[in-house]
Amino acid sequence: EKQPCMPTHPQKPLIIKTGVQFTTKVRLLVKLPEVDYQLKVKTTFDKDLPPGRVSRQFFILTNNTKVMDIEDYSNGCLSVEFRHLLKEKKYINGTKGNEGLLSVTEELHSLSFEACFTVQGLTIDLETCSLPLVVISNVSQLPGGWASVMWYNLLTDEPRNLAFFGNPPRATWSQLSEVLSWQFSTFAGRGLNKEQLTMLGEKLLGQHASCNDYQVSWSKFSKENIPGKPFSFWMWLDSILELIKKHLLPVWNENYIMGFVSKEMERTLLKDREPGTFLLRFSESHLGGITFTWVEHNDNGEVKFNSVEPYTKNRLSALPFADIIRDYKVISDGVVPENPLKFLYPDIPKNEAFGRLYNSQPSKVHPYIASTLIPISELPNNTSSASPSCQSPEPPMTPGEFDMLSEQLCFDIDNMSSPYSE
Amino acid sequence: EKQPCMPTHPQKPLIIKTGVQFTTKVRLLVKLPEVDYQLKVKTTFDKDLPPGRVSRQFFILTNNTKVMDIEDYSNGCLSVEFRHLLKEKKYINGTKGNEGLLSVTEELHSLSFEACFTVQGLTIDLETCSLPLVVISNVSQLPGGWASVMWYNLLTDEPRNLAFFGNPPRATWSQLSEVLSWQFSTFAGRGLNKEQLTMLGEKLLGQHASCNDYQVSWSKFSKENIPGKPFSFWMWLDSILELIKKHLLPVWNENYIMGFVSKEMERTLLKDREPGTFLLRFSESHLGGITFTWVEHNDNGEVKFNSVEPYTKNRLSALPFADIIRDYKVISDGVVPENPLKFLYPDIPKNEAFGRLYNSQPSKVHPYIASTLIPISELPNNTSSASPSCQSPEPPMTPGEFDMLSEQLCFDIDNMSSPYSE
DNA sequence: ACAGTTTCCCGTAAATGC
DNA sequence: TGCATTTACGGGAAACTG
Repeated sequence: EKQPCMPTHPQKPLIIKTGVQFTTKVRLLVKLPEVDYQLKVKTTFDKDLPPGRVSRQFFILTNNTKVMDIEDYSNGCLSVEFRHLLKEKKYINGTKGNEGLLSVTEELHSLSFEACFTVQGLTIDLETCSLPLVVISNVSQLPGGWASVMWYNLLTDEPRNLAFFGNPPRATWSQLSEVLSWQFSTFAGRGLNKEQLTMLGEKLLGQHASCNDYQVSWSKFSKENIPGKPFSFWMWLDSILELIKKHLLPVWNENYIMGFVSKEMERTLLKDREPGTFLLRFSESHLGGITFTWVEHNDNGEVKFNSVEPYTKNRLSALPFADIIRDYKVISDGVVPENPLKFLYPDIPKNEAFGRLYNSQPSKVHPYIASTLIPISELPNNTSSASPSCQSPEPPMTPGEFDMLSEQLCFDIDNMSSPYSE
Repeated sequence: EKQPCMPTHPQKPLIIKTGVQFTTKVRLLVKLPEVDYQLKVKTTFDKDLPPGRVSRQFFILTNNTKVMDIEDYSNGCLSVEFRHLLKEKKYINGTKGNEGLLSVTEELHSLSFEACFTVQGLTIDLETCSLPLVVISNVSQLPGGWASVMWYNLLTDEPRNLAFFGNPPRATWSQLSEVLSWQFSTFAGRGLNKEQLTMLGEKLLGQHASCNDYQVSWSKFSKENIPGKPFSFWMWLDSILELIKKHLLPVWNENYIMGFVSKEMERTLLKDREPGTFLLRFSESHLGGITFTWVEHNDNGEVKFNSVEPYTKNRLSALPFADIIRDYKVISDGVVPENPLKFLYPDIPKNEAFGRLYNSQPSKVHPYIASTLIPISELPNNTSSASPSCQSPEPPMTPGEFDMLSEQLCFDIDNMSSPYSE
């Protein structure tokens, strides 16, 4: 009869961070025959939780009781919106319930909402309850928490199976790939195409990916590390999603980022192309990195591939990616630097593709010469930059006369002591 | 008899930020003849404050009572260390005490510590109290708060004149310049020399600076804006101090930053120097910026000065300043770019001065070509970069097939509603 | 020693108050 | 409306805790 709406991280519902406010809304879907008194709703966190089920316990710090109100003029429903704050209970006497088996982001919780009223002598109890929730304490746990929310909602219709991750079911690749693409379309505005999903499938499953019924375990999806890498499949994929959201949105939405291509496929695609043809690919070795690979011909006519060191969020926040592509230069032993990027695969002239996305630069702070950063790769051929021998330089300026003044001052801020006692 | 030490921001004592823990320490300086019971100390914020004196009221959220302990084995003093947290009282019924006259960073507060014990039938009350404190709610108020702490402690020896900023005294330039230099030596490791202080004095006082007895008002120092600028003298100076602390420490400590030089002086110094001689100067027009100015000769032999657009913390966190100096290039109309910086004023070869401070770059992530950002200025001569007409590019890649999938999914995370009702 | 987890708190952005 | 001040909270790092 009542319908709860769920808490919200920016775009990530069903995940609650302790100490950060979240809102919930409860609506009464039946119309009550004139209730002339106030209908109170009470929120409880983890009501009726079987003891020992979870290792952490939480409570609602803010008001947990509120009176329902008429929602709006059109439907006349009663509803109430809470603004809650969650805090962890300090484990009284050392014992955390359920030890160790599950990670915090696999531990499921719930919010309950209750109301009670009497009508014509009849007492009616209303109660409803949220979908399973994940409680985190730091945004660094958000990717893990979101993986849990996705897995749960993908694989069960049960409204409240809090033991789900005690023995989580597998997902077929067909189910999972759909959700992954949906992540990209929801959070980055464009989903994944067949080729991109195939690459992801092979990465996760090896050659079985061709078979859509092949199953992926929860562990493989988000818990165990990719062989040889210090992160799991989902951590890797989510880091890319974050990179797109913050730094690559227009380029991604124009479909200029092939992104998920194996290195073999990359070479196959580029090898017969015009020299200077490049494509954009996400790093598989580091979290949240993007690189470009271009093809060129050696002096002896051989095909050669180059990739830059992947750009990560730090670099991209100093310089937008489109500008990097525009300005990238390779300098080889003192020769006039050259931008090797000419055509976006398959054959779009670079400026035709990215022209609209460049940032107009010259800032014109008047007395000054405008300056910008440009990305550059220096190819080693000879040692052109003679590194100077490290003679200790003499300080050229007049020596400061005030360096040692602090003792003369009447207060001693450095030591935090007050000046008038001792 | 007891001596309180004061709360502490990173290096900034006497400033407390609400919601952030601070520590205080109280020591008993007399040795008590065998006190065999526990000596309790109680902390009170703004004890005995004349009502209406301050506009905001605060209270200590954490434990305010603690038992003294023997400090260490050498001196046997009793002492106690508190870890406090301050919170603002919500003004009951709208009335804030003292309205508007003072800004929050001019409002002075205090912490009191009390203890009481009986010895040989004699009851003794001990009480001590901190120097005036400034309470802020955000680090953005730290510079203003620190200005107050400096001004107070520079100009009065009174231990507790909380009305100080009702009518703050002036400082002589001789006093003030000493404190300013001391700020730099304390927080950046090197103070200010005579030339730098002269420039600051002229900036603050005009030509009166030559007279050390000339007085500076509190308002001029930190409240009113520099004519034509949207910030006060101290805000400007503090922004530079922060810039040094975070991005220029080694360069500053090597005394390579002249920093505070008027543009006239700059030209006087550089005009007779070797072309390519440069000096480093802080921006006077923007907060927290540093620029370099170099001298060169025109084709017709005229002396010419150039300055880059000042680097601020954002740029400097993408690229360390020493590397900027090493790599800076001017590109003029397609010609091979050139680094115009040759000698640090007066005549130190650039690499001799900065060689040790360069960051060794090549990162060697193996399959990739290393890449770095370099700072570049493009001088307009002709229009060399033909901006492409913005034809809307055709998307070249296979169109995504999954873009519109989200409706088919069984849960609707985007709307935050639960999937199983409605 | 260490990994998983939480706490701490700066610094930016948004909200609030005046 | 604009300015002063506070709140909110992401994100990096330190502290905690088994």
